[in-house]
Amino acid sequence: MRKQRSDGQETRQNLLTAAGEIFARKGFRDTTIAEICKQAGANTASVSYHFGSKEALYVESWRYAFTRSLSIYPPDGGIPHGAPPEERLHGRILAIMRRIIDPQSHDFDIFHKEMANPTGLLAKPMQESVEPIFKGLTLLVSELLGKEPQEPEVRLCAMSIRAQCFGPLLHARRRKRTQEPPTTCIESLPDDVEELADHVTRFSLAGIRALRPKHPQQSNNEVGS
Amino acid sequence: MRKQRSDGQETRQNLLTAAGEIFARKGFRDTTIAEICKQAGANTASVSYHFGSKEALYVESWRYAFTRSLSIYPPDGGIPHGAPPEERLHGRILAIMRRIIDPQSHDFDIFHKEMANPTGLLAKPMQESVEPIFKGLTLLVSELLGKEPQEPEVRLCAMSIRAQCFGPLLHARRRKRTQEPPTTCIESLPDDVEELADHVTRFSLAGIRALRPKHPQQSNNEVGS
DNA sequence: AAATAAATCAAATATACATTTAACTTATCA
DNA sequence: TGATAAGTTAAATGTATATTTGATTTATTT
Repeated sequence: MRKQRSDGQETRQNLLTAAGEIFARKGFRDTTIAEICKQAGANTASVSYHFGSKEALYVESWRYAFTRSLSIYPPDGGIPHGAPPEERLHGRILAIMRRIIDPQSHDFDIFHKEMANPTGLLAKPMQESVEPIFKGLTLLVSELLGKEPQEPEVRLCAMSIRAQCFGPLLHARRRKRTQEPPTTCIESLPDDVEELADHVTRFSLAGIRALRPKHPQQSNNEVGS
Repeated sequence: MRKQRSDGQETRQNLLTAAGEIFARKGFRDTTIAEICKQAGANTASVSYHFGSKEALYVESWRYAFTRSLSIYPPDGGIPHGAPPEERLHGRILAIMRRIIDPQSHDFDIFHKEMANPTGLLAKPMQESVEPIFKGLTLLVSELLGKEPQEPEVRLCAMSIRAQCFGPLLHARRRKRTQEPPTTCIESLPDDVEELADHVTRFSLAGIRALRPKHPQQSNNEVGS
């Protein structure tokens, strides 16, 4: 077997990164192979050659973007396993937000578009990738709440937290992209992710504590595993 | 000026309702005029005749769907102005959720797709329609929190509430459409909107109380306006 | 009943775009 | 050096679909 020409892998890479960015900005249907190839400095036929089709490129570019993003921002936020759960919650929230807000990361834009307007092409890979991250959050909430992970309260609280992470930041991303001024009250939120994460953590911890069984007053830290 | 033929307004109507449903399901780019016209029992040329273009039909069908939806589910949830703010919050949350979950209402699907993948066609009308609703929620939060509406804490809490309303229900809608079973932990949430609304209200009231200035313990109702 | 304008229709037109083709280039190995 | 295969290219092909056209139908008015 002959050694591959190095150029081949290079255009493949260029196509993947260009595709990730443009698919994230315009969605599957609105991006043309021509635009991707132009940005990647490649011929339009190269997509068919390297990936087989626009659809296959879509899937591959998402995998590529997601893997990269996850390696930069690990889901637990780098907080050690033994730290108090409040701190670990803050770490997870911050990790999600950083991942969404990073202008170099495109996987969340694609995720969002796929949620709103599914092509069906990413259903399985997204499921497999996102599920364990959400499961980690659910387990943490279960710990904070003092209930089993299957209990409806746990799932509801986990949902509340996830929703607060996604909602505001997708707006922020869009605003950054389109350069529109924050005229509306919807968009006027802090540019600083830390501030947002602090708020969501505090807000959610209060919400969780209000749903804790029995012991109404307990110290803020030190919730048994 | 002659009186219009009654049939004309009828196909116009049929086009509007068919368009609302299909645009909501497939998004602007993926729906074809042919499909809308087939469902409306009209000729493909009728869109151009009655609305001028696919784009104009898109805008009109959203306006139509939104107006209808708002008249069925008023933003304040029908709770009297004088009721305690906790109750009014619950009413607003329930109204948003009912509006999203109603299978006859398509404006929220279009809203969501437009957020994820803006055509730009709905920016102004959506802004004008949604802004006052959100402002109402912000004022209510300001009252509950005992701070001015401009304060960052008020906006953050209002965001937290909005996000909790949107997040889970868009999933629910999609699930209902595609008939997929709730295999993942993301989707396994109560089918009952009331339950969801109760949770979000309780969770959020706790979050708000935790951010109240001074007076740590105050009765649940009776927060001065 | 004839005239007029609104409304509908089947078919034609035009455009955008994914994919294919077949020729061409370049690197590797005998 | 020349054969082979990977990689690249401009142009061709085919399909999907928004919009237009010109003919036709229908209701209203005089």
